[in-house]
Amino acid sequence: MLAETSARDLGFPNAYDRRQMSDGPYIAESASLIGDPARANMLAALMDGRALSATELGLAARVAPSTASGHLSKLVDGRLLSVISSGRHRYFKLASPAVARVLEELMVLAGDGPPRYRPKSRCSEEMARARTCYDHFAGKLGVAIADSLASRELVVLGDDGGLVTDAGMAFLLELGVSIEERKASRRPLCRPCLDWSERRWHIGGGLGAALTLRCFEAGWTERKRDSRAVTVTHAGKRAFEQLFGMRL
Amino acid sequence: MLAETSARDLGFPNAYDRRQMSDGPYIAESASLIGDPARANMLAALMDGRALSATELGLAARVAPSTASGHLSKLVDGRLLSVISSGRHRYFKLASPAVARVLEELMVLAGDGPPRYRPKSRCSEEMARARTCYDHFAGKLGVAIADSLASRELVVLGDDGGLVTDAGMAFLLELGVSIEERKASRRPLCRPCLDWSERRWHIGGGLGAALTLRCFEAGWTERKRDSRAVTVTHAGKRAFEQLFGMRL
DNA sequence: CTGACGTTTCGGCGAGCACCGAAACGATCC
DNA sequence: GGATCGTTTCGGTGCTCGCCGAAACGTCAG
Repeated sequence: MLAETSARDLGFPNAYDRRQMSDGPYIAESASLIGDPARANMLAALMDGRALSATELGLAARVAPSTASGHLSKLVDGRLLSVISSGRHRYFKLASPAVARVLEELMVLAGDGPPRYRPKSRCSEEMARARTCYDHFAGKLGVAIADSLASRELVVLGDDGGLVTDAGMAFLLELGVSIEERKASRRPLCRPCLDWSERRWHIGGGLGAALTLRCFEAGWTERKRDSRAVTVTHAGKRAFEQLFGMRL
Repeated sequence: MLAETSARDLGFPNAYDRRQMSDGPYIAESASLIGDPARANMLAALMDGRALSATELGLAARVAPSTASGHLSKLVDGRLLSVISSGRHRYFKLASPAVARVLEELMVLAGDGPPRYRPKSRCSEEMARARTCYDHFAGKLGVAIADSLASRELVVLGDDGGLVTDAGMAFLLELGVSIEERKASRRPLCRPCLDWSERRWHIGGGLGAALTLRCFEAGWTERKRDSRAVTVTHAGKRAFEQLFGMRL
């Protein structure tokens, strides 16, 4: 059945040629931007959702400032980054949550396949314990929060995506997490996000972002300098034990 | 606050350098594989989950057989494709649903941003009407099925992920969709999948796959030759009208 | 065995691109 | 105004990698 295809169309345009006009080149454009190691390092450094300057991103990628500038121009042109100018600085951030999703999925892919060579522990101990994933918690902390909320049926994660129950809404309201305006947004409220260190789901989407924002505002968590890693403060430990019944 | 960073670490390893040891190079490896137009065309051609031979993929990418062979070796090495040998043919398919997810997310990214130049209609009329997305329905058909199931609360999609209700389970059982064994799998049962043509959610995950498989088995839908496009048969039109209350 | 076909390997060609340093530009601070 | 700093542009260098055609390998058919 396959011989027929090749015999019929030998050297002539066929159905597969038409597909060339399809998606391939478009995804290649974005993918090749991510595909350069220097640019990938920059993007990875921006995965926490913050905006960084060109110099900082150059250091992250270990390239000269001029090289970094060139890469950043391409990433902005390719709509993977957006830029805001402030004085003599220019701050770059991921253009959209969709970009973060692609990167996160790529990390899952990179983490796949067991026997592959992988130098030392790719992720540091503290990164595995608690970090931000674009704009929500990941690592053991993120998974623990997700487990806690799920076990009390404040959210339902099941095997399949996530939902916030009515009780969950009440809980969040009481916690001071503003979730109402997020429901209007097109962004999924409670997207499950596969954790590359824990290999389990944690809570992303608008809910994950709001909850995480609240934890920083309340002083329960703090960002480690120049890293996606997160530390839980003393107040945070108390709060998390009371709210989520977890010990850290 | 930033000047401090650069002054302190001028020319020396700093926190950002350490991040180089992090995820960047790993995601770059996969991304650069996808980033070549020829390889991207091959991957796009495999998005329907079928396995194709090296020659077919060469035609899809418009490259010589020898070139195609080289690309395919790299994709297999990079764990994006898996290969099964059969006689003098070798058939290639996507290595995992995770690969399909990355590609799908990249398509969403490529579809982002409005004013960008885009020749003609990127997707043909028939592709927009009904197609497969790796292993489940997408396009108007996929969205219509999702809407129907949601409106009758057989699944709950909300803004946020998806869940199958008890009534939904009963419905699927009656339909002859074998869903039980899929619950055991680690694959999400009802992952919402953003549709790049409709810009709305349709149903992916194990449920989407099982439902789609059932439709093909029942003869309600048929694959267009050499394409991801799908046609609905006469029997299918009747069935879909009865089951989902839709007219096509 | 012999010929046909799908696939892979090899050698060579050419283009694209990442990299850097030097210099220019613009904003800020003294 | 002048010095400093963050950022960008420009020119030049080197390497990688995609591409093809020719030839080799293995399988299948007669």
